[in-house]
Amino acid sequence: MGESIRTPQQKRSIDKKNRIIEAGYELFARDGYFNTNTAQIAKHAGVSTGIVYGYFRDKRDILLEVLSIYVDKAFTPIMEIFDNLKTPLDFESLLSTIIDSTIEIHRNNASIHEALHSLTSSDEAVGNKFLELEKDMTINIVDTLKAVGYAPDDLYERVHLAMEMIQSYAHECVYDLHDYIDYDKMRTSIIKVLLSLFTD
Amino acid sequence: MGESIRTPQQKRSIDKKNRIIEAGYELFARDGYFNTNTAQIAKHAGVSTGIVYGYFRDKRDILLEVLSIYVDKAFTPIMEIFDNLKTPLDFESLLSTIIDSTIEIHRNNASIHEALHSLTSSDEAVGNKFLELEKDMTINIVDTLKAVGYAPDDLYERVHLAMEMIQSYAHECVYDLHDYIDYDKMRTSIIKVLLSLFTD
Amino acid sequence: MGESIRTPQQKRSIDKKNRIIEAGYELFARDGYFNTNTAQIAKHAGVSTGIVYGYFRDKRDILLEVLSIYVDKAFTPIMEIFDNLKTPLDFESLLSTIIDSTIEIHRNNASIHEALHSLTSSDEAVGNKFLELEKDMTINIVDTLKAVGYAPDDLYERVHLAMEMIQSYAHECVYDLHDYIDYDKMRTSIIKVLLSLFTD
Amino acid sequence: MGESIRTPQQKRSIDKKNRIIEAGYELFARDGYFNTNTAQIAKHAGVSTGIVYGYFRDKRDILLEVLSIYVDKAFTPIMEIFDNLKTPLDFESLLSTIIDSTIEIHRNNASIHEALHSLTSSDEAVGNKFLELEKDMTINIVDTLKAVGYAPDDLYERVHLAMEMIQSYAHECVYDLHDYIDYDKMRTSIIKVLLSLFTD
DNA sequence: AATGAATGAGACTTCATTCAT
DNA sequence: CATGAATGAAGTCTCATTCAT
Repeated sequence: MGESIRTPQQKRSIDKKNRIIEAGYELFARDGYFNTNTAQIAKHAGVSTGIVYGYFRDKRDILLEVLSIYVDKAFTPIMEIFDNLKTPLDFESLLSTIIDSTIEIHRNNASIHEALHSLTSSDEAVGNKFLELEKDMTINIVDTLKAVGYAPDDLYERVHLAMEMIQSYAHECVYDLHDYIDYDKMRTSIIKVLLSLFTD
Repeated sequence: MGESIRTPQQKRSIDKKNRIIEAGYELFARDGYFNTNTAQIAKHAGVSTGIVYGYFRDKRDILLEVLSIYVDKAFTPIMEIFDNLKTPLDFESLLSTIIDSTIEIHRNNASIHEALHSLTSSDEAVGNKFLELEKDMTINIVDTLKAVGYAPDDLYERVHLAMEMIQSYAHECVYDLHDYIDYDKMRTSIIKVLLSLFTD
Repeated sequence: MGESIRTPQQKRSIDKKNRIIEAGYELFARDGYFNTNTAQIAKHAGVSTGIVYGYFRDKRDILLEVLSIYVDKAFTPIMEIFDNLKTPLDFESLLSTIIDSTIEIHRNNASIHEALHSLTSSDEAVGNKFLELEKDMTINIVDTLKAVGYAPDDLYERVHLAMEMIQSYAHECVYDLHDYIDYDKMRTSIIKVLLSLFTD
Repeated sequence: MGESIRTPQQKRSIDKKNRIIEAGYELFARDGYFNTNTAQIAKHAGVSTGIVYGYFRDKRDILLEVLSIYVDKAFTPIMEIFDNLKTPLDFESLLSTIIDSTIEIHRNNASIHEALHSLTSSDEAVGNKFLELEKDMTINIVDTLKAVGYAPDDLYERVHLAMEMIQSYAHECVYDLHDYIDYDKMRTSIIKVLLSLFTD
């Protein structure tokens, strides 16, 4: 009855908890959440099955921690770009920076993104976390743009749209999914389109 | 090892196979692939558990058929628009038609789309089918546009990009995910952007 | 989700369900509920672990069925004595018959009684079933006695008391627990006491 | 295999051992033996899990100590009544005193009694301890009665019987189990019956 | 071709006990 | 003596698939 999930204080324990999260991260990314079992996570982390339940309520709890870490990884680099924004705005170079960064994020995290995002439909908390991520990014970007004096009426919509385009481009780019697509040409198209989007 | 997955010839059997696929479709859409078991599918289809394995190699085989049907449903309406394309091209009204149609498709199939698409990362065949769908649509649209005399250098890229934007818009629109987004305003933005994309 | 617990219709299946109950009965009686696991029950019944969950919701559900059967076994013989009650009442021979019958019941079911009764404190449903058993017996006996014209003011109390004495005597008698007790002498004492109880 | 269950000498250690027993007592009473785990006991006692095995061989060993304490609690008050017995015997008031005392014991210890007694069937040592308790009480009472000059032939049987009736009455009385029973009326019946039992 | 009972591997989780510190 | 993290065997239950009828 409400027996305690360990909140590790000591260095060794923190390492162990992190090793479990790391193992979850890797296995979920490689095989997906449903194709990974707790025994595999424990083994991959080099711990016993039992201790997993010392640090996590259940398997899903590991998922949530993995998700949390992923969200940070995905969020931070883009936000840093906006934190260091220089005026006057040079949209074209800003876009280029963002696209590069997004591609880089995808390159490093594509598998886990897929594995986690695929749970959106069957796990509400996961879905909400992704929504929250999108929302936070959009609002942050909108606020930053407003702060530098760019404030058209439909800014939320434009930013959101731009983010989705860039993300979906980065995703395809990393996986090089379609042989009929020249991703460099596509990049040019996207930048052109986005410039037109942010130009009244 | 007498492999003997039935290819049903008689009317009753065809019905039965289709009923199973239909049941899979509905249950996967409602509960997701991993939360649906074969007994439920059989029951929902009004057949015995055993006979499911008369028509399908395994559970995944049902998935593949469901996927096939979904792909048709998603593909056909858009293709019909292009089959009936009238010259001279009126891009703006064409876009509007496509957006409406895509939203309509999403409205009717959002759940199954999510359920199936979430398997993309863990099941290669599913992933490939989605890629194929995108490819077929892109190529088809490109061919049609070329046939009516619209043939810029980077047409594949533009079409692909446009498709993704529209799909992602339709998805969000149907689920109404973000309270900070005004989906009508967004629609206006998208149309504007896409017009600029297809205008040299 | 509410997948169905089989209610077996066919002869073979009924046998199988009963074999599982029987196995539960024997193992619970021998080793106790907590020291018996589902695998053992399945093995003892000669079935697979899986099918146990085809017939029963969970392990406790087996317990409840075992309990139900035990209650019938314990209830029926005593009730039959009262169904065949002859007037005028000969209390002494009636008591003797009841005591013999109760001892007989205990001889055949002492272990399962202990195993089940020991769950009274940790499982409310089990506790209630035992209460119900006592209540039913008491009320039935009271009604029968009233029907033959024996109706003192505190009949419920007297009957209940008598039942408990007889049961506790039968229990000890069967186990021959105390070497310092002569169970024949004790029987005489009990009969004497009970006669005085039912004599105004 | 240096067996080394500590027999604590120092004051602090004795406290610690007692605190563990006390914790076991409370948790077994509240949740039952099988629903209590050693971590809970340790936590409740304010000690570490590990040290529990410094003072006790295993979980069952705690049980045995708890049982021992319970037996004392249940035994002592009744024995005191007999230690202070005054001649000439006034059976009626003696009975009344004993019944009150037994009810009081039950009121304070009903939960732990249930929890421990329920183990009778699956743990021989526990069973024997309860038998021993009954035996000690019976013999003690018999000896005391003989000492004051009451020595019928079947005294053991009568005393044992009386004890059981009173205990079972006290149990029901405390739990107020049966709505069809008036426990005051029942008390009168019992006293009447017991008087007749001890009157030749 | 059809049924649905049956199988059994394997998933998740708990907990008495041990052990490094 | 003491800690509490760690172990891993064992328990409950699920479900894709098979098989007797």
